Amino acid sequence: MENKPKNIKGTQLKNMIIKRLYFDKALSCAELSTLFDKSIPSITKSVNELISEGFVVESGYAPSSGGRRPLLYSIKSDAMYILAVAMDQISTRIQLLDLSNQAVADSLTFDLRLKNNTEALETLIENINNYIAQSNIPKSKIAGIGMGMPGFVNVRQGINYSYLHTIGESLTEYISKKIGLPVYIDNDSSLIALAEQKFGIAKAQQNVMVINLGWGIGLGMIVNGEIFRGHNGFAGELSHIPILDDDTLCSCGKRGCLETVASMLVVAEKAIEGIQDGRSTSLKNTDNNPSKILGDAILEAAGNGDPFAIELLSDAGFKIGKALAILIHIMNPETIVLSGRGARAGKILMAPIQQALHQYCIPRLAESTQMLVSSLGFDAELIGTAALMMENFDKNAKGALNA
Amino acid sequence: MENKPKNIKGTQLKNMIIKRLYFDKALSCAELSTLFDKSIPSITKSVNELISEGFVVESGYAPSSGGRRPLLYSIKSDAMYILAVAMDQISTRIQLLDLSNQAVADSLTFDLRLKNNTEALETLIENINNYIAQSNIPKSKIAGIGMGMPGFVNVRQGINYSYLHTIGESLTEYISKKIGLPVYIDNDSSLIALAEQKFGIAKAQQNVMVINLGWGIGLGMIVNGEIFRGHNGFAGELSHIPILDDDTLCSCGKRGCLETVASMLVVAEKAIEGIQDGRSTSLKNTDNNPSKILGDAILEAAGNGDPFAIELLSDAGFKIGKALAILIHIMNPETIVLSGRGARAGKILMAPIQQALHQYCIPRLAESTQMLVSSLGFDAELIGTAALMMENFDKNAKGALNA
DNA sequence: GTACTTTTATAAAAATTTTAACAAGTACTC
DNA sequence: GAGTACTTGTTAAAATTTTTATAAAAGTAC
Repeated sequence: MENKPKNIKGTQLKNMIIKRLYFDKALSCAELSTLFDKSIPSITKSVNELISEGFVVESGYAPSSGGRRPLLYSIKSDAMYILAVAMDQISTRIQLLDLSNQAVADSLTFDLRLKNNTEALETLIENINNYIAQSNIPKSKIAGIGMGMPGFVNVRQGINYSYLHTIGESLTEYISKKIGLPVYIDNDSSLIALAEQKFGIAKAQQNVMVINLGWGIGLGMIVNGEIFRGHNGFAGELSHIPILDDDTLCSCGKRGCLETVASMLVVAEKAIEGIQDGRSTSLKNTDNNPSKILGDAILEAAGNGDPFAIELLSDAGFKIGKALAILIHIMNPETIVLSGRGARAGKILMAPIQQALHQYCIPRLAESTQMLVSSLGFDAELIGTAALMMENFDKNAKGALNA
Repeated sequence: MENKPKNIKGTQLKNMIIKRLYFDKALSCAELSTLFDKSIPSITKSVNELISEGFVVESGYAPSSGGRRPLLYSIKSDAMYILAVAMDQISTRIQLLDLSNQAVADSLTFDLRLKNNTEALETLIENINNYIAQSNIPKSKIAGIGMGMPGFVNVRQGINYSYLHTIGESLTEYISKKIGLPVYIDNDSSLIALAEQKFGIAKAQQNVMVINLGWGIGLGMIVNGEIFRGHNGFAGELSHIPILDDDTLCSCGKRGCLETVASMLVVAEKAIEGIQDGRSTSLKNTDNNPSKILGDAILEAAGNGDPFAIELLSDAGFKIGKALAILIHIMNPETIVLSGRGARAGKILMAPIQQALHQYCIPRLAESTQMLVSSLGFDAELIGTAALMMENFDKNAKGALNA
């Protein structure tokens, strides 16, 4: 264990290269040179060091653009690993990913209710520690833990104001101590947006709005190529903008919120009413807990052409579309992506959303924004947490493995 | 005239220092060092060169923070000048400013209708050239021209899609050739926002929404400390978001737009109706051209306590407040500023706006954003254009004077 | 097929930047 | 009130980076 505190800039550059190669697959020295505004010799030196350290490998030649073909370099997928933790209100999923975002161990899903659960944090830590122990990956090869969770998350301070409270130190510090790895947290919708912008359907785009169709309606915002969180981290509260003349009371205490008509929970409740009213549908109200089972059932029924299920989703979609019209006017995004666990309803929602955009959007603006459905789907949050971890890789030298 | 193409990095740093001192008044070498992530000797060298070149002066000592007092450096106000051009639909204002944003020549205001006016561009250029000639400032001491204008402006390409069309080259290139100075353009509302964030009531804040109360309702957005324009430059179209159940047709072709109830033009029209209906008011409909005269008259009458005028503004204010509630949910800004020529109605508008925020905003979000009225007022756009010019000062070496 | 242009890669030279050491000024503590 | 700790500013040496030059590789034009 040599201790070389010198050459901080050099390792800084090397970490930046690792980060970049994680996101960009394969790059040449010339591309890295222009990207970081460093001379080619500097880049060459760092890349060669990274190769001898086992982080980077040559990956063939790129086609020539009229001159000598550039030699490409890629990250070595198994150079290190990332522990991705994706939480929602009800359950939590853990998975070890390599630097190609490929799973290197089976995922672990376990029930973890965040609301009014003082033991949630300890359960989480225990599960993570067990998961790491059971995997065949030594802890020293894990670069860190990325976690996505609902609620109001202060990313810089590493605190979740809504859940998993700690005293005396931040949530990330606490978990980091108990597990012995660096920890980064962010809001689930923001991470889904990050996943779509880094590895999904909106890759490399600078201004992207990602709708997280879950039990509620989340919004993750990519602004100028980065996750946007607003002044206090409250940005993207799309589900509570006033959008209806309706007087239905929302859980937030206001009336007319989007959430009162367009969330999966509300759709499920309406489905139960319809079933009780004898509507013709393949849906059945079998469970006492309406939302959980019925949500998936509605998506499936709609996919199979059930008219009642389609009607329910269309109503919700039109209201979402009205909200998106507002979002387009304010943000003028390049792309809006429908993502999250409800993304498989995307195709069905698309028609009423487009209809609403026609009605509520200035044509020139509607044309400037493309509507897309995620291809990442359920994996978006996991990949987003990994991306979060790597986003911070060049921030602190701790993030890098002690090579 | 020495021609030294070498040491590009050095002049780059010097331009960055000039820019920073323009925005920040007075800084020490230590502050500049941490700001630019350069060593103190590097900064000292550049600053000393700038002093001998006449751009920077020493400006006393700052109070000690527990050690030796730092020597402060400021920009020399008369080292160079900026030509600020502020346009609206009807008239254009020109003024030469020094590096303290102080006028160094009387302003020139002249009628210049942008709509359907093929001669507008030539008139503009002629007026600018005459203005420079009549001033006592040699052209070589003018660093460049900053222009704010209504319409959809593509800042990077230097084009206004709405007005002042050119063929074969960009608007900025054309004007630049005809006048012989670098030219930068941007949307008027964006520049007002920039002025508020650099020199106004929202100084140094990272996330600021600035409402440009003019004949319409503009929105200038500061996101992560920079002007935000969206994917195609259409961001901030607040005046056409669907907000009303009302079926009044808007000029944009849609129904329910904010602009149909809250713009100064609509308020003026409603005033005329009221006068004709015999409403008790000090307002008089004396002119055939309703908007221009009446707008100012309403602001003044409301200021003097005229109940009818106050009622008109309150109605508009409440609707604006509803739109701001939506804006707060999406952007979570630190501050919203009421600015532009209608800013003097700010105090009157504030009450109904706050009322709407109470009704439509999640309390925690409403509390996170402060509502302020501009102190820059009518000068905001002029100062914003100067700031635009200096924002670009370090971008290209051309911007810097050939010292 | 040869010459020319374009692009990448490497090595030595030049330039710049940072580090380190020291001097000077100020506030806080005892 | 003296000592200590902390901050700024200057100079010279050390380290790093970039520039320049050169070679190699690949496409394009004649």
